[in-house]
Amino acid sequence: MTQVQGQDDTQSAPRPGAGRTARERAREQITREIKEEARRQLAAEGAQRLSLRAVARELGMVSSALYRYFPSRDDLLTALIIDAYDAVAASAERADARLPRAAFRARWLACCHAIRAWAIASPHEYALIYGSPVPGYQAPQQTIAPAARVAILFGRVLSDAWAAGAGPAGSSRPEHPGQNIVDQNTHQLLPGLLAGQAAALGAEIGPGVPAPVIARALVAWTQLFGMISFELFGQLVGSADPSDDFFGFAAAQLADFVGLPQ
Amino acid sequence: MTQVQGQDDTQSAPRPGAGRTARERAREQITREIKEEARRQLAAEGAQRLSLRAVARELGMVSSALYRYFPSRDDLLTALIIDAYDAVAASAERADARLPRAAFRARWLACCHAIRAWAIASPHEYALIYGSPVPGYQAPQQTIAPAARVAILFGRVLSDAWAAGAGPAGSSRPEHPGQNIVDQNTHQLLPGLLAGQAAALGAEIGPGVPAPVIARALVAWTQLFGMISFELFGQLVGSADPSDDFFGFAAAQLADFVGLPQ
DNA sequence: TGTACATCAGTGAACGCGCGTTCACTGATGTAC
DNA sequence: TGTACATCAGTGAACGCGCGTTCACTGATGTAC
Repeated sequence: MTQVQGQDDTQSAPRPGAGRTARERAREQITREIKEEARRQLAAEGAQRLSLRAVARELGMVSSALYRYFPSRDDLLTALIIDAYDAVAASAERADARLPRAAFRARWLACCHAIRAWAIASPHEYALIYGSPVPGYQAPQQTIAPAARVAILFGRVLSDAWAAGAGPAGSSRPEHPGQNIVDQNTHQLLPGLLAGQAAALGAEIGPGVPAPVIARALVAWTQLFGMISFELFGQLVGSADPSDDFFGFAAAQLADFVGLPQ
Repeated sequence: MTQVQGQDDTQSAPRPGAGRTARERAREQITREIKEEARRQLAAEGAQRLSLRAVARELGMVSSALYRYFPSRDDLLTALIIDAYDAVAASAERADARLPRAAFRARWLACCHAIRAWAIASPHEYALIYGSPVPGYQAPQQTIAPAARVAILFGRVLSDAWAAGAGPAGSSRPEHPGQNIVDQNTHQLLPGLLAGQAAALGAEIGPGVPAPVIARALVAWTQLFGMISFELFGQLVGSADPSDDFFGFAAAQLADFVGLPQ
């Protein structure tokens, strides 16, 4: 009948698929609860320690019951990975959306800081997606799209900047070749395969942005996560710790580097 | 008696502590074999899969026998971590030593490439020291010194460059403040705590190098390992893969960035 | 509107696995006199 | 140089643990007529 039953209508906002059966709603609810508990354990112990049995125990279920919801532990992990990618991306996107569209440098910096803040708040989720791979786990294709969201966001900022003419147009006198960042942005030769890779990537995520700038953005992208990983994984202890100022400094350098000067 | 026994004198180079007892030599030998087998399993399976029982099995011993050599699994891990730090550092130092002392930029680049090459050849060892921390494992203080060797090496290259006057002395006209790398090297203000951190670090590993350059080297350092991690952990698949040219490009940018122009 | 059947969530027991670590022991190696 | 004792490497059994996954089952929910 696909009817509306007069049960515990959760007083949340009107759900899209309203004409759902009680069973379907229960299933969604429990799937959500499983993921939440798994995320809790992930946050507390790390991915390697995440166990189906512990999740079931905590939910008051028997471990085999979870198999109604996730065919295996790896599938649960996959769901968490997707959620984590979505969470970082969402927090960066929120930070970006708060700023005026034309504040390119500020947007770039805000994204960097939002990502770092998320990582510090969720170190194990960060490690799950940007740390060493979980042994024996092979990331399926479903993770590709959410993983790309952050890259797409950075691409959009650059794209907006270039579309608005905020690129290096004004100041492109190559006086110190190979040394002046802004000059380099458009006049640089990219070695070997990188030229094609940057062009292809630019076409996807940064239309209108010159390939050398895309290449630099790629560098900046690895830099950003390298820095966050070093901070979270303890490599900065003894040198740049606490790391806030170091991070701010580096992020500013990166903004310069990709051609978004002050 | 601490005498020299007429046993199987391994025909290796004359050992330093020659007057050692047979037992002592056997102990060293077996300790070495345990570490080698453990390293083999680490390379094949990753740190999380490393098990004392498997190591013992492979060596034809009973698992409890390993406890004569390592008081626990964590101590074996610690030994492997130290070896890994020593291995990266040694390979970078070798690359550095092959070049003329005054070829500062080439030395810097050679170190970067040597580290990447080592990482690609030993991905699990790399992950052990630069990846997400092994859950439940707390790195002891013995690992600090070997971990610092790579940083010290980069510091030495910079220190040599500055001592030789290869720093930005020649070209320091701040025409495009905040944009020209070389000019920035000495004229940049470091934010907040970073100034002190960079100064302290410089005093340790880069005497004579201005603090802003040390700060930039710190950025470069995180960049280098960020890039390698991204490559090894599969984050570059679909964008800059294969990554050789990308790496070469980024390394060159980094050399510029720390004030070692062509 | 009421009944007969199909679907599906959750149970409880079990399989088979591998792990780190402890402990009392045997027998070989080293040491003191 | 020879003997008595101390040290230490390696054995084998055991403890106690937690895990992922399968399977036959019960009972509630949903559906077709």
